Amino acid sequence: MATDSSGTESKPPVRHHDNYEKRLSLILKAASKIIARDGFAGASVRDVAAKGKIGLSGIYYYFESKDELLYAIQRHSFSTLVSLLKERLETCYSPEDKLKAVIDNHFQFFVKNRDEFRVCVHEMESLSGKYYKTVLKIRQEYFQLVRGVIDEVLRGSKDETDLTALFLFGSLNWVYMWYDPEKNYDVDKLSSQYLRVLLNGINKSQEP
Amino acid sequence: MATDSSGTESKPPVRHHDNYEKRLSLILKAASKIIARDGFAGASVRDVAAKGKIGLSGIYYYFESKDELLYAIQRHSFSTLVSLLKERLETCYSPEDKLKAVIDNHFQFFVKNRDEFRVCVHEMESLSGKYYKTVLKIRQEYFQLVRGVIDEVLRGSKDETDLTALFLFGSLNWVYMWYDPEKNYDVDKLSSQYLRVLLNGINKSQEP
DNA sequence: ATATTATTCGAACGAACGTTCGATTCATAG
DNA sequence: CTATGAATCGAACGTTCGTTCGAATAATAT
Repeated sequence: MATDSSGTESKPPVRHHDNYEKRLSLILKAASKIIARDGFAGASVRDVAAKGKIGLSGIYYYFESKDELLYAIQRHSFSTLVSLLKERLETCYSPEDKLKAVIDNHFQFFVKNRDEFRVCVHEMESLSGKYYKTVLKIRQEYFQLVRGVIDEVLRGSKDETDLTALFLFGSLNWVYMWYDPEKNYDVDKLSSQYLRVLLNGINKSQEP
Repeated sequence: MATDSSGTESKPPVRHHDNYEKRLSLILKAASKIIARDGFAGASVRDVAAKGKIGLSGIYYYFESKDELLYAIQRHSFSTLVSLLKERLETCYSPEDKLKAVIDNHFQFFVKNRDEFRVCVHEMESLSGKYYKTVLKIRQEYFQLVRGVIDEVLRGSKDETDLTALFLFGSLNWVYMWYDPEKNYDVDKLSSQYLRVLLNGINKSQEP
């Protein structure tokens, strides 16, 4: 009953030219830059087009709306983030190693994809309807993944898992507000420090 | 040489009617609600006017531009936050008490002024020029205040002060993304948990 | 009651927005 | 080379935006 992929109906097959995918990701990169700078509502499709070296109407050959542009950025970024984390977690054994993997992964994705990261964190609620739901699912998968790791680390006091997870996410996502690649530490040192602060707290040397 | 306040020139004194200030803060409240919901760029002055029970052009009797509207919200909120914290800190003696005051103060301001808090955190970079600089100064005063407290708590390892401060701010500011007054803990419990996570870390029970 | 001026409003402005469409250019298949 | 359709473009559409302005209203002082 469902429309078959190679069926009697509807779908005219599309043979793209060779540079199609490169153009597409070029537009996505441009859109990330503009939206990261001006916010989604403040960003104009015209600016994205200019930055992407394409005409205004050319954008609409690749995307059907401004919303789909944001959707594509968030969907792709979050999917990548989840995939990378899953990969890393497979080679970890102790809960602490897993937590380090989570922090490392998050930080490294941020450093390598600053604009996309910002668009994902800062424009979480700029989508609606179908687009929003789809991205939300991936985000929740990521959250549950991290939640599971924290659960393992905490063992005993599981009632603190949620708060700790939100605590961690907050501090991790806030990074785009202050991180300066020129001045700041290298990523490894940064994520190590983060892990230690989270694991040991800030007053290791406490009076009895 | 400077234009005197009660001088020979320029300023026609303005005698406001009785409800002037009430209207003004009513508009500010409405603007906070709309901007918190739609973002600054996405919010329209028309929506603010409707929510504030005033005509569109009426807004411009109280504020000279949309930017000044955002400026007024942020300036007032941050100033309040700083004042409240200064008051609280005066009655604290131990560094840990001060840190608790910081967290308490931040949380309670958030709960009592959700829209304003969100506008302050989420629209930090939506201002520019003079407006931006003025708000930045207050923000920095707040940051230095908190930094000082963390410095006292950390004593020994002062090189971690900055990172810890940013860590704390991140987790504190992220709260507006998940806090639900219907479901969530009361504020005191929440801030106590936050303080403990930050002070003791999450693996109090650590194997030697 | 009258004069004054603070306050509100309706209507309009030009600019910028997202999107559409027909024509045009370009790459590829035959 | 020619034909086909993918890719690009310029121009325009209708809407919504922030802001302005002169007229109308409401509150206060004398």
